[in-house]
Amino acid sequence: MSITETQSHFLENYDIHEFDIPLTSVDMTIFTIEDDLLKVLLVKRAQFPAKGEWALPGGFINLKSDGTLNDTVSRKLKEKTGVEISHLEQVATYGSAVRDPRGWSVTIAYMALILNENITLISDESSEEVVWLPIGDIQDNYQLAFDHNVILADSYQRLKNKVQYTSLPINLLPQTFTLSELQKTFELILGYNIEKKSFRRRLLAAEIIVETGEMRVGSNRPAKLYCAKASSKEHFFQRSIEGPRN
Amino acid sequence: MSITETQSHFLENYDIHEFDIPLTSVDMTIFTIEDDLLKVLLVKRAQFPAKGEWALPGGFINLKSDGTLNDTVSRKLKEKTGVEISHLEQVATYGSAVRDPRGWSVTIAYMALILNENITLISDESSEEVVWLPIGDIQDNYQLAFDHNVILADSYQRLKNKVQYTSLPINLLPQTFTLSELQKTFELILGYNIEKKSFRRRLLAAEIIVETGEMRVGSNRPAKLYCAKASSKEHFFQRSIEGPRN
DNA sequence: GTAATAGTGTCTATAAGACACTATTGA
DNA sequence: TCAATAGTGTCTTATAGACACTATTAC
Repeated sequence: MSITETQSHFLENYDIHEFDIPLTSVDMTIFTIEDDLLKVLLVKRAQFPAKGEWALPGGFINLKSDGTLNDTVSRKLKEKTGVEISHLEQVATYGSAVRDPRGWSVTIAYMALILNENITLISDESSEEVVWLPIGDIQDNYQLAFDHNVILADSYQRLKNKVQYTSLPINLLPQTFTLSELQKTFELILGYNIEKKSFRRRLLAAEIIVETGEMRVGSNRPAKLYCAKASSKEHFFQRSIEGPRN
Repeated sequence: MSITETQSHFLENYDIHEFDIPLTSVDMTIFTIEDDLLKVLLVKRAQFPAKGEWALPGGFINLKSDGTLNDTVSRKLKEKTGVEISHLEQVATYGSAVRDPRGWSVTIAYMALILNENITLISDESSEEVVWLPIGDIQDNYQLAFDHNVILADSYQRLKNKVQYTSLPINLLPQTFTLSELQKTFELILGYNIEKKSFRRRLLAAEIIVETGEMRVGSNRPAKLYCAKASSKEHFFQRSIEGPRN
């Protein structure tokens, strides 16, 4: 009997239900900008456990239809927001005997950035309400289900860190935007103001955005419109934004 | 009936085995320095699946004895190396229907740094051999089990990235070390040489190491010995090492 | 004109790389 | 003295922050 035949035999007799394995799910921190505020999508849970509590959206892997973890997350994102996401990345995985009352559980946490435009939030049987809330409000006033306050804090920290050395905030803006709008987005996430000249020099030197030739006309001097090069939604700068000196 | 009583009722009737959930494991890329080479610990699998193939060490969560994922990883590390690790961090989580022949599986990958001193590698019923192999050798010549070549590559990339802006390599050296030894360790990981003056300026300015007062005597001019401040095994520098200019 | 926002010129500050130099040991 | 490694002095380069300045629009 060859090794391969023996392995086939092993697999035929293998039953996952004989083993103690943890519950495994995914959770998402979905960020967007609305009314000049960084907001996060929360759902009010319609099912046990933690029924009636606010939580990050998430759910279980569908072993039949999901080929990979990314499929699971994309499916969940679409169920709640109905739109494609601009940016998605894994943040961390949390596992312990006590984080879920059902028993040992593991959750893989993702962070997503989406453009808030023409989005209709979708409730379903798992969530009786779906809302965008400002990140500051949540951190100050909301007790989320499970360990979701920790997951949210870690995801926000990841976002803030990456905004210092990448071009990620481009994913929160529409196809075309002005440099002032982009700077404002960076500032909203970082929580402090950036020097205008430094910001423009940095973005233009990186050659990750191109002028469209159009202008945004407002009540004042019109501003050049730019769009991001396809490859530049996550450009890594060589140096970080340092913030104001004292 | 209150919400809480209803939730208790829900939990009493909850049976995890009714649901399709993935196999969930942890895998580790354990780095050390030996003979001026960056090496990784590999095991030859003694059990199906992938029996007889080289793989990263790992295993399943023990739902009874492990309180958290970190407990699982610490336990596994100790099983193989018998020593405490200097640095441990999560790298990423991999999940798909096809990565393990037993079915849908998720693995949480960790990267560890350990000091190679007085370590006796330990084989057990799950691994017939346990060895340190140079990272370059593995990447060039070894077909690892499952998706472990990818996990290894991602972990090594994470290590290289962090070495550019943190003090992580301190974790690969003994209690006391010279600046030249530390620089050599940085260089082995990065794969290129660092300018000596820049390196020393950077490390000393950060105030993360202190002179012990002792000297390392060799065949040449003796070198000052330093030890790391307790809090400085993972110092984040403001700027990255940039590498040679052209 | 003024207010408001877009956009620039140019200085300083910080920390990295380059590279030649000096220092201290063993043999 | 020489080879080898430890350690320094100092110049250049790159890019960030500061801040005052000019430019263009609506009113």
